[in-house]
Amino acid sequence: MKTLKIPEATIIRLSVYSRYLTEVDRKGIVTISSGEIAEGVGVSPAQVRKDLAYFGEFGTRGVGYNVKDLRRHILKILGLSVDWSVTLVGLGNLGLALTTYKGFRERGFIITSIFDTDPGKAATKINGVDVMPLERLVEVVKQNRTQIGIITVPAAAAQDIADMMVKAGVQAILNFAPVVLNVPAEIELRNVDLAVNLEVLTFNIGAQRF
Amino acid sequence: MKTLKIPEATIIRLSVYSRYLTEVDRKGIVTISSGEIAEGVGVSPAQVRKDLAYFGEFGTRGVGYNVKDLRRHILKILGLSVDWSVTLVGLGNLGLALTTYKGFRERGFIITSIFDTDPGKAATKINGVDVMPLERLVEVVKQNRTQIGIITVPAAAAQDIADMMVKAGVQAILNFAPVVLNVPAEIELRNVDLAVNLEVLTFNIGAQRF
DNA sequence: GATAGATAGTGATATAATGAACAATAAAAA
DNA sequence: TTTTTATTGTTCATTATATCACTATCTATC
Repeated sequence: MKTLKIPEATIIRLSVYSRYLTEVDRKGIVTISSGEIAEGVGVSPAQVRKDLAYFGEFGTRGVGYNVKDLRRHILKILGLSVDWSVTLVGLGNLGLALTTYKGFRERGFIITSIFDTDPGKAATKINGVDVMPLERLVEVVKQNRTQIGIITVPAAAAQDIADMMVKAGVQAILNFAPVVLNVPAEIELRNVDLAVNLEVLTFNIGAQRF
Repeated sequence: MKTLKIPEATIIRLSVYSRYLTEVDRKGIVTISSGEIAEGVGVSPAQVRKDLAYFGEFGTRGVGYNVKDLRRHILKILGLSVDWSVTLVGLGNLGLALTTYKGFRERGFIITSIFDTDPGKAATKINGVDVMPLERLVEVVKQNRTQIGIITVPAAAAQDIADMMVKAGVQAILNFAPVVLNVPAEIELRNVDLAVNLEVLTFNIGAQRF
């Protein structure tokens, strides 16, 4: 049981590798080299091997990696060999987009409950999942043993929702509200700020100024 | 004209600082220290000063930073002192969510054209912007001198759209399709993979295994 | 069975990012 | 006017990450 620190960049790349391997596997290719993976996803071959080396030896020297095996190993590493129960709060346009996003279910993320303050919305059903009022969040999420929460409410409401999710026992939160949330250290928190992504682009476009 | 390399992490933090400063400014606070900013956004004070130091001296020793001034400086650095013309391709749920996302317009990102293959969609109007068929993409984007493209089409179609955007002269692409795109080196490309974000969380939840 | 060619795994090295410490300096107090 | 206090800007040390170059070893061929 090594307690080696794994860079987050490595995790992100593993996720990309697995996606690429799914594609390669679909084409019926059986074996692949680190160089070919590197080519396919835009990194160096050494990087691919280093990333995998954190977790074991998955290849055969002189030959390469078995596509199906490597894919399965990476999915296991990422925790995707089992399904995850996800709750989503905030059924605006973004929330609606995420509840119907096929990429989540494909990777084993099942949205098991949806919450919104709007009583009109809280009567509807999305993909067979009832939309419920916020008051029921803690109860339902606890009951379902939901591990992951997605926040797609306005910035001003996000901290309250995060608090409820923590109270309900989620282990991780994916936050789309453009605000810094405070959660206990044992809760995994990730922020996706859509505007920030555009701002990195505009900075880079104008970066010759510096 | 320094040609100093700026870490991308710095740019992302600057974006967060500016958001936080907007909030602080709204409360009428005039002066702020690096420590207070650090507290507000969850980084170290030294990190805040380091990030700013790449671009100049914006504070006063013994005093701190003027909130309005610093905010304006950062927005300038990020290229947000002017508006940007953005085109969005792929009016699914995610595309629809992004076209109506208020956070973009607030920061000066104006969606000036929308494209979709579906002839039904290509007759509608979102936020006063006509939805047009793909055939018109190159022409319209050129005409508008649109600098940024957002891709929200399925993975299989994404490369074609990217090619069209490049042909039409965009300088940067924000790609939401879960696929690695090939674009010329001079085009700024950023990928937002929603599933990857959840996968980093599930890895971290289960990370005690390593 | 020996040899050549290919490719994984890995230790050493280089680069980048972060953190800690401190000198410089402005404002407030004495 | 001098001293004290606060806080920036910057240097130096540390840590983290990526790259390079080498070794080990597998398969196929002679």
